Amino acid sequence: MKKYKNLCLKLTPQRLAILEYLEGNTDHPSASDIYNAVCKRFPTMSFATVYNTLKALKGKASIQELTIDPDKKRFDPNTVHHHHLICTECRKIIDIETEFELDLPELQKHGFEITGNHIDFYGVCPECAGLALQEYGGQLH
Amino acid sequence: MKKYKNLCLKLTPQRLAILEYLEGNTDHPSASDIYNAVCKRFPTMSFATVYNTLKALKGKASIQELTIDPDKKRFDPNTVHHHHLICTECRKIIDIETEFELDLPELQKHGFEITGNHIDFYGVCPECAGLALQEYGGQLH
DNA sequence: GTGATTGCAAACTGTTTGCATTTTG
DNA sequence: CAAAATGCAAACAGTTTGCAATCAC
Repeated sequence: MKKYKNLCLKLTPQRLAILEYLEGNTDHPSASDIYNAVCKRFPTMSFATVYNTLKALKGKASIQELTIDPDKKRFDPNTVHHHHLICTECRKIIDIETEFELDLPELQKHGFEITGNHIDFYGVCPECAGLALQEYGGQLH
Repeated sequence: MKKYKNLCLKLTPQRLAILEYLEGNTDHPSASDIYNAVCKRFPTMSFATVYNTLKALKGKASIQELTIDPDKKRFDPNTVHHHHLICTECRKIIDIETEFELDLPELQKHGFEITGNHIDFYGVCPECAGLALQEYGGQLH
């Protein structure tokens, strides 16, 4: 499989497994999500390798490190500009590819050279809203 | 000072010191920033007390926990809805109180009940841009 | 006086690093 | 075959917790 040749990274089996796990993945996995998934095929896999690979991929701008979860870093293989919709109950993260007009008034730029922006939308996902209803329903009896 | 009575928290001297440090603070300090600042007056201060107080204040919705710094939580005593401008070099964070029209198309809501949003603007602050220039200038000699 | 807070130490999570061994290109 | 990756363990930063002594109300 020559698919990942253009990354200019040494392609070890472990890295391939990580790359395949990330390919098209919209779960925004954490390092341990990745570790757990790839461990199934490589029981000797170590966190050092996961973090090492993630750092290498970040260096090639082929993944993004997300600062969205208060407890741990999450990683996103979707590198086109997009925003996120986050469930405040279960921390599920969904990609939003809609573009928004976000021009900061000159006065508000505080002399910064603006290079980008990112919107987090917050809400409660249908599953969590459903669960809340069920629990509430249960208490009514 | 009765200023903090309405918080309905037991007001120990340590808590008062933390509250005074946070009052009007726009630095978005981390727990250790707070610890270091309050330690000057209370050398016996412990992280347990800092975190305990922060948790209590968060419970009273009188501070916000920011998920903006990849390395640690930061805290914001500004509880009115606002956005942030972040220097990607030095991680300085500046409040942006401009309001933006951010209506997510129904199709993009994925069944979520949307409760809020937050924009992070990224850029390079004047100080960091200046430093980069200096360094570059230096190399030209 | 009672229930909450303090402060210390120990535990815990996520992440990073050093290093001998192995592997890729 | 050289330069880089692996995997283990140890180290590390930020955060949380258990608990006896203390303090606010």
